[in-house]
Amino acid sequence: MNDARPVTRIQQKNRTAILEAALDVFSLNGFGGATVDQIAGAAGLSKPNLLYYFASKEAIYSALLSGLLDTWLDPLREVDPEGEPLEELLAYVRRKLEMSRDLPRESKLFAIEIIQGAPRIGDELSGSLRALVDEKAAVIESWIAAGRLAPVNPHHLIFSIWSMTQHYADFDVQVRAVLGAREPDPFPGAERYLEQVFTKMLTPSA
Amino acid sequence: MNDARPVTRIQQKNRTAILEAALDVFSLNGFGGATVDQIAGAAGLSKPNLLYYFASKEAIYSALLSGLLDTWLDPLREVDPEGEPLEELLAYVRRKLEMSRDLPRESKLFAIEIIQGAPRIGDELSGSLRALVDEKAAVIESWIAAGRLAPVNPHHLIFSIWSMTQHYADFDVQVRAVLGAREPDPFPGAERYLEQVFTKMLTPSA
DNA sequence: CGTCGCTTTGACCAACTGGTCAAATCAGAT
DNA sequence: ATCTGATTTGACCAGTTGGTCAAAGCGACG
Repeated sequence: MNDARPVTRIQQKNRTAILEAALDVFSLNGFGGATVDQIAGAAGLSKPNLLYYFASKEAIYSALLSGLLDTWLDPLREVDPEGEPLEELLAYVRRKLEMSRDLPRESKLFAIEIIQGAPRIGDELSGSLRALVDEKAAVIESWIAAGRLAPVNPHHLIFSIWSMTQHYADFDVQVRAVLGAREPDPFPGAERYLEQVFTKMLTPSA
Repeated sequence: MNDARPVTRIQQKNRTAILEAALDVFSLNGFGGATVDQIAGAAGLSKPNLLYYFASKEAIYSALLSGLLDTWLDPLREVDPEGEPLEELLAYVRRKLEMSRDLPRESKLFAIEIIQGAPRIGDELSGSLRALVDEKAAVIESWIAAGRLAPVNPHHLIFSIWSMTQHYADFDVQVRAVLGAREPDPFPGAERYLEQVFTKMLTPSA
């Protein structure tokens, strides 16, 4: 869509270095708070050189977002209608929590974008994201109808998985401030807690 | 702390108008993306006039944050050690969800600040916030020890309440994009879902 | 009415911003 | 070695930004 794929090794290297640096800078400062110079510096390039690879600050930001959206939704795509319902959903929760641990900058980038009204990905939200969620919500409904899962609102269930897992990436400063030295790594505790929540929530009462 | 309390009616009016406008602008654009001119315009003042009331953009932002922190933590303060445990916690969830519905800008402001590393309120997080959370976590532990609540990690329980309720404020664009016309107001459904989650989660098995 | 202090403003500034451009440098193919 | 196109850069620009300042306006009170 936006990229005639890099031809040379140098282009490959510099484009990825720029996107990597931009992820750092944008996730820490938001779009408005970031400057092209910062990104260029973090990528080890001069500003004009950076703008040789991307037409504008906007272009970098868009490339980042749209390049990341797929990765971001992969865990949900992997939920398998043929699998054991509770296992599938717990695995989804685990994958999302791993993403919060391993890709916090990506999580924050999306969070900032959506909080500020998703001006640049609003279409994708009500397009492909919505379609994917609806599809998986239908799977969950069918599991419930078959008595293999406790009855819950599938959309709000998905929202709760997103919010609880991404919380550990987006709000990590707060989480660590509250836990302090007691729990230097919040993720093991988070995993146990989340498994407990969703097991209790979803195990059919029969 | 930062405000010699406004003396005249005009000061009262203009200072609150500025903070109100700043809440709009900052929650929509972040600190870096907001301009003093925008805030002044939204408050119906000229830029120099605004800077007559607040020394700098930073000063407005700080005044906003610290003025809001108390309000933000009130619902947690109200959790009553003497009350019926499940009722208390469900009431807390309900109050937090109401705040997401009624004060979304405040929620977004805090979210943006914390996501970006809480450079200006980090101290309060590991200070008063942490103390309050620890206090209430101890209450929850005592409820659990008395068998009046199912055993859960109280800190992660609190995190999950924060994340799930604030999600409906911070990510409202995404929530509405996903739900579409099916559920034009997400809050009733959210309330039912959250009550279900925490009831199942916290009701002691006995 | 006059005046004194609070309030408001237009004009201004230095720093920074995103972005341009022509010229210089470099890497690889011949 | 030379040529060609890809890459890099310093100098530059116009617009915007946060913030200043001296002067003007205004309201309450004697």
